[in-house]
Amino acid sequence: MNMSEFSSLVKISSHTLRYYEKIGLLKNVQRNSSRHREYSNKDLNWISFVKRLKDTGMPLSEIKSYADLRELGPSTLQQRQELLELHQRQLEAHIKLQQLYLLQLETKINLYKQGKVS
Amino acid sequence: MNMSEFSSLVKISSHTLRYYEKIGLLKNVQRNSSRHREYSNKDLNWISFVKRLKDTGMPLSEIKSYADLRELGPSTLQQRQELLELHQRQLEAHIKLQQLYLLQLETKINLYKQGKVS
DNA sequence: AGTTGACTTAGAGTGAACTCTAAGTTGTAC
DNA sequence: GTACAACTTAGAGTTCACTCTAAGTCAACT
Repeated sequence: MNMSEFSSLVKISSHTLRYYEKIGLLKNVQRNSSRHREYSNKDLNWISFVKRLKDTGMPLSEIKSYADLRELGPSTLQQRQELLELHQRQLEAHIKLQQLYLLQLETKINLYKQGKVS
Repeated sequence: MNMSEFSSLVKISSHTLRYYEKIGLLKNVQRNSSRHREYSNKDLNWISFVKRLKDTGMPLSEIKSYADLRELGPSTLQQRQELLELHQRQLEAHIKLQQLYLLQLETKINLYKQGKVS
């Protein structure tokens, strides 16, 4: 599929997609006869995964590390797994903290509801 | 308490504390005889609250809005409550989404554990 | 043949939130 | 009285993740 189709499918602007390619998050995108990008389903799956990593707070530099390991092939499987497991633990911690903050926010809002704030 | 004591207590650098004051997040900080800042317990409570809002993803510009409403006194109580309730709903949505992403990450990690990724 | 519109590139610009620098002041220790 | 550390200011610089611009290419339509 072409740029605009892919862009609206993954909900990432064409500018950003080119940027991701430039920094090495997205590799070996095929080109058609007029040098335009031709995205595959593999690109779709990969960029969806990248997007979820990003949306769970992983910096692009770390996603890049994962992408680089992935390109090196099966010898990096363990490193990739460890990277994801570390991220998993960080995400669990993040969620727990956010849940605590939510409770504290609810407490604060209750003070407002009881007219105990000025 | 002075800058360095307050800074280490709230775990925000002195640079950032001055920056927060400059953009209006922290108002009316007292000064001692040599024009140095003298932070109070009220400042401590306020900045802790600000920090939690920030750590739950509220942009500084919105925290500033809350701070401005707060300075206007009791007439803004309802607006402040609404602002916090909106933030509460956003935080709930954020947590739910992160929990979904965590499940998807766990699924991915399981593929690694089962040797189903290359 | 000419216009349109989607693409291409390199590189410049943006906004958020800091983070640091330079130059100066003040209170305490030797 | 002078060295020192901790503060002060205005303003410059940094990082991250985009976001946009300018100039050009290419295929399809009128």
